[in-house]
Amino acid sequence: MTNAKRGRPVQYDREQALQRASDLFWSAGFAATSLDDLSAATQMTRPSLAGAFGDKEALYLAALERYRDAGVDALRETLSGKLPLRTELAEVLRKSTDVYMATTDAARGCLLIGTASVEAVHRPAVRRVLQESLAAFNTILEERIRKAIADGELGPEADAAGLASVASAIMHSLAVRARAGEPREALDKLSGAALDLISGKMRRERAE
Amino acid sequence: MTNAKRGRPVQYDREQALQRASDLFWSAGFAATSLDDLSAATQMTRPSLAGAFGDKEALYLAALERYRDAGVDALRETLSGKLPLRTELAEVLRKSTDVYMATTDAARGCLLIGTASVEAVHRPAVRRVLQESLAAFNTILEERIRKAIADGELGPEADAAGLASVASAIMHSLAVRARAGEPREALDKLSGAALDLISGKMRRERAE
DNA sequence: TCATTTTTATTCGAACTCGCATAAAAATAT
DNA sequence: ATATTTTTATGCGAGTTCGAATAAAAATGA
Repeated sequence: MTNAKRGRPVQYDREQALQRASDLFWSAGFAATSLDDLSAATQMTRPSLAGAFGDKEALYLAALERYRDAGVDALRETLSGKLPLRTELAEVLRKSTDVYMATTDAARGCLLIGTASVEAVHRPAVRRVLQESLAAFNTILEERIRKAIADGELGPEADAAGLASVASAIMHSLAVRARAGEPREALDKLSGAALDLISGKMRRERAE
Repeated sequence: MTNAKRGRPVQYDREQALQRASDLFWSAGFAATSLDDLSAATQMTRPSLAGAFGDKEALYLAALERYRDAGVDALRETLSGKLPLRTELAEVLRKSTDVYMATTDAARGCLLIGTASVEAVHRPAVRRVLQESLAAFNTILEERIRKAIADGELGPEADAAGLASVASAIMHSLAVRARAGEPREALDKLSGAALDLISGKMRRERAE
């Protein structure tokens, strides 16, 4: 048994191709992105794309999952628990907004919320990934809030699940508004108001 | 000068056609809805569609504006100011969720947030309608909250613009989550948590 | 060297999309 | 009645889209 693979070796970098495909999907959405567009951007021929990822929907799903995993990692890192809850939440919203408005031209918001939502109705696989992704983000927020309650940052009567769902909602709204073209100041204003509201529940914290 | 129009009279009902076109756009989105689909649903031939509405994007924009106008009317009516703020806000969220989950099969969420967001990046006209629509809803919420401050339902230090943007955010999130397939209970839980949070700012109200 | 395996390159074909052009239909004006 | 006007109906044609089929290229194994 030899270690080396038989046959012609692949010329593409799967991760890089996924990154470039994601960029196209992110700005134009699934339906408006053609396989020719994807082929050109990834510099892979269509048969290579099919061999590597399957059909267009499978490639899209792979892009969504990769994006979600990166987001989950980033969120976990920011909500490490080393800093006060309000500080860490403010950082989450700030970093999210940075991502949503990262492009020089029209802002793209969130890949999941901005492009998977449309497809979710008629594509159960997309709907599943979208729902699971929203749940994953929400769970991380909820765990952090639970820790804040345990640490006494929030009163024991605080509703961790409820607060987490509101915090998630702010992120969803940031994603939508960014894609709608709202200016950075408007998004920051929303973040600030939400933090004030949530930290109104907090004990004597003077953070941020 | 006679009153009657020359030529063959139109056989279609413009409003009804717009309603049916909206239904298609609402579930499949702009890009995945073909002119043939629209022609079949409206029972208008493609030349008639073009004559009545212009090209596909113009028809889509007309559908968006009609949807927005209906939403603005409904929101204004619910936020009439006759009932306590919390009660009226609860009604807004409940009615919105009803609309977002109205279908028997997969929920469609909000036509604007669920389908216009994707197109907004590459279609400035869609982006403009989306942004103006979000602003219109937000303004109505803000005016109602301002009235609550004037009435003493909220303290004079309350941030009307901030609270309105948070309330808007809840609606955005309801729209996204509905389309992601979340169950009604989850949406109601978010609404309840948001109302609790906002009404934490309220003076001695025991509404809803 | 030659066969085998796997990827890459090119091409095809069937279906669809959309705007436009042309013909038919239905009303009013003279 | 006949002409004029406007809408509706049908169909054409150029361009896309996407999957699959086939041929060429690049590696290993014998």
